[in-house]
Amino acid sequence: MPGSETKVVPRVVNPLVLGKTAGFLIDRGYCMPTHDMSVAPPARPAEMDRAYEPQQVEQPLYDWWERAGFFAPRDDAPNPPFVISIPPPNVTGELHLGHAMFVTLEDLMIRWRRMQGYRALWLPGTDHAGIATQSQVEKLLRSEGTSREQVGREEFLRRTWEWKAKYGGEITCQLRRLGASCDWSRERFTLDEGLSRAVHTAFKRLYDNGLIYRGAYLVNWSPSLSTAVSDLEVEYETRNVSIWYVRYPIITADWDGPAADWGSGNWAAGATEWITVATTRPETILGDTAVAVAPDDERFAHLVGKYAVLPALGRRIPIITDEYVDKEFGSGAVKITPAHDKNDYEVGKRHDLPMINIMNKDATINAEGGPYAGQDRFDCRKAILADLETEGMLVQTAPHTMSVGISQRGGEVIEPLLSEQWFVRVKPMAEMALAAVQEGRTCIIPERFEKVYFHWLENIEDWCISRQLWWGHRIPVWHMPDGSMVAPHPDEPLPADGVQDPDVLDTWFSSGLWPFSTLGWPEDTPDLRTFYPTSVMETGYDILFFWVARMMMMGCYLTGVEPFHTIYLHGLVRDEHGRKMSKSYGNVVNPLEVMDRQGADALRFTLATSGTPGQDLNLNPQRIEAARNFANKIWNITRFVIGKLDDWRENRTAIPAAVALTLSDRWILSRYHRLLADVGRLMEGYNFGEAGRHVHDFLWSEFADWYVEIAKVQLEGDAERQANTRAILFTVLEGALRLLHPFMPFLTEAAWQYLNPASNATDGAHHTIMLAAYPTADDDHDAAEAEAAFDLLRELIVSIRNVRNEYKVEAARWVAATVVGGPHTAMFQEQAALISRLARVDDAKLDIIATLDEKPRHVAALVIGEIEAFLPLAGMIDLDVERARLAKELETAESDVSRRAARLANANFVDKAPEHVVQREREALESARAALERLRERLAALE
RNA sequence: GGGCGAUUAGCUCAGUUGGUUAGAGCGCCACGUUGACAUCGUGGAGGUCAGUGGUUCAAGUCCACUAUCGCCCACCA
Repeated sequence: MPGSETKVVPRVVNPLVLGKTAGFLIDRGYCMPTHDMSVAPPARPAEMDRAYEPQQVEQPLYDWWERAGFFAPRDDAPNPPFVISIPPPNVTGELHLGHAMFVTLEDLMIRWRRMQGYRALWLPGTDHAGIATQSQVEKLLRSEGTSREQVGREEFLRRTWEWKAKYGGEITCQLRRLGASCDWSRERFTLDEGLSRAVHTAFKRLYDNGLIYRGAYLVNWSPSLSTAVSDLEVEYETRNVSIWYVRYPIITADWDGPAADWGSGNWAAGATEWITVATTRPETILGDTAVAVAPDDERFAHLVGKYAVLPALGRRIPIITDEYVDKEFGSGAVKITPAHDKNDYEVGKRHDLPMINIMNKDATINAEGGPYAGQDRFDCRKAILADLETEGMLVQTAPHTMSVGISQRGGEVIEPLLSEQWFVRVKPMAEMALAAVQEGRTCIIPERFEKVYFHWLENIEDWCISRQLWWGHRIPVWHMPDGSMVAPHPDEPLPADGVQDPDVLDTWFSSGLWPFSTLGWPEDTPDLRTFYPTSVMETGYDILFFWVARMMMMGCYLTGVEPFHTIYLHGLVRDEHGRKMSKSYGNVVNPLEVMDRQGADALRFTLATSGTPGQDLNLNPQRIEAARNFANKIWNITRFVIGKLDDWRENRTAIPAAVALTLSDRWILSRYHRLLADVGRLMEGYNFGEAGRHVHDFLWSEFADWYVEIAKVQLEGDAERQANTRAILFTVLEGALRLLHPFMPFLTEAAWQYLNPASNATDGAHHTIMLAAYPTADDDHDAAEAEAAFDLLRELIVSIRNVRNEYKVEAARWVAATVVGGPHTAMFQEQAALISRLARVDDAKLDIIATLDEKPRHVAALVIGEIEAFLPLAGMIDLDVERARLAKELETAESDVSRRAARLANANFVDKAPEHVVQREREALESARAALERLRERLAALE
């Protein structure tokens, strides 16, 4: 690949998916080198809609972002690169929640780092997915009445590429719908030219270094797919099966083998000694080449060295001893089938036993099976059991539980089969991958997965990389007429008289190179120099071994550096009750439908905030609903703020020093900056969910519920007060939108565009929230006293509302109130307008005084620490109700006082607890005592 | 056979290094169209943080054991 430019593979426009996602397809075929700020954002109605309509907003915004090149890393970014390689979805894939999960988290990180000024690159692509894709095309051929064998390899590959061209773009369109800010100009496919070259180069290097070998070994065979698969592609399932005890006759001085035909019932007539073996797979008897017993098992000692006769075939097989045999299990004697069982294979090698393969590629019995040749493995099992019965050799049938290997792809029982395959000797690579994590060059989040990773790599076995498929990277080895093998370098000419190996590589072989092959490796490209090693590998923990560990091994070995510094593993998405989503169960949630209904942001926010790192997530539809409502809430906050800004945006005023601000102003600014600090800390610690929840709670419970309501009052004040309020409304909302942008990209951009109309731009550029700076906290706004005072004010207001509610005062009615503020009197007097408006107290009838000698009677009273308030709810006070209410409060106050007093009476607490904790406890006790005293007075006054 | 995770309100989940009275959403009860929002507002009810023991002035949080559920790894015929 040429050095200075990035090769762009033109995107294929798929006519079948035009419709819903049509607007997301941008077939430009060239790379945007920089962001183009002259591209205008989509047109929008002058007035904001009454409700947030994601369907109207998302597609045009994405289109704009992509067209303007905002997804590409900018060369002039002030901070270093931040790179994520996408976990490439299968080209055959259809968007599911697993995709939605990784897109949410990775896009969140990328957008966040991009806003922080990092040179953020999220490199997308797709995987050719050998088996999955080949199966799709085979299905297609079947429907045409033909097969891959009939059309031949070349035609089959042509058809598969055709299929890929037609459907391969679908999944990337669907990723776009989620808002994925991938740099599509760098999109890759595992079978494209550059990556194929990387695969070839990697193979060649491993081959030359002796890490790839070929040989006949026992492999996991998937009969329906007719290919070998790796150990990882076998899933074990506990099943209740039968275990059969079968006795083999022994050759003795009196008996020299069967005289009658197999099946006659007299086959073993005359035999005097027997040895009984136990098996769960009777058909493998046909491949037995020995019977093994434990070396110290006296029961069988007299048989060792003798020969048993194999049922049906009459083969004489030796009785041997081997440490592998467990005396306690089964009959104590084990039939040894070296070509069809992993343990038996080892025993066979130790004793130099013949290895007889009794099966064809489709798991039917071959000629070695004698009378059973041609039968399917399970038919043969039934047949041979019946015959054993006939011959009186089936001693016992017992129920048994065992774990059965199932083909992850094919779904049928895996058959251990002896066959010629290619392997990678992984130990040397595994050691490098282990060291990278052990030495902290790469860390895994959550940390507990490090143990899993270590355990797997420490016990790793060689990796079977050859597949008997056609769709994939063909093994770059040529078999020569003289029987030798040649593995040419990609630049070398192909051996003229050689024949290329027919097998292809395991899909995970090419995936293992993904973080660097996508950047141009093995060439020394600018992209590789700039963006490798990558930053974070984010993916589900279910592919830790399949993919992550292999990238670590390949990356460390081939590039000499660990391919990423952080591995972030997310959990699996389950249904609302923790069940795995499955089509047969009918509990599958389709992300496309969710987005159609509630918008991409609602889905993203739910996925990001519903759980905790590395933990499985139970997706509750009500949470998506809540997230949708949150989006609408933000939309309407924005609508309100814009409506109140008037011409402030054209003539912006700064937020003045704290002395010129109201208590509420100082409170919200202090809370806002505390939020910025918290979110910053949480994001840096990969606690994205907690960060999102913080923003949510702040925006809804503090900004909307309180400051926005207060702003309505402050905007009735003088010009200066109004300007300050507008400045704060704008600043806090605009900042919170930026804070939330990585979580809810569409909504925040849409709202932000209204807040910052392009017509305002002085530089003629169209700005995007995507490239606005991520907000950071400023200590100057820290106002702990303002927060404390505001809390008191808020508590007073809530208490008044509470009393009003209890006495069923109509919401619209203005009431009278007397507030006895004690040391806080001045503060309450200053906030009288807020108390009046927010608690609906008639300002003409709101008395705020420091002390009150004569306590009123027949009023509702409320007590907050040393503060009291009285509501003379004329004619509504029921003394019994009031007495009960106060008595209940008194009870809690009493327990509060006694608990705190006891704590402070404990010398150990006062001595050992930190000073601020003790101090806080003292203040709380004082306040509780004051409240208790007031409550007693009030109760007394009711007598 | 090893290893890991979970157990907190009716449901689904948070709870950063131990530190006031354990939080949210949904659901529930009562009230409410006051000009941003009924996809909403106001107030409220609801939890011995699975159990037992320990460490500590202080435990949902740390330690040990137990129970239940789930997952991963492992060659038992």
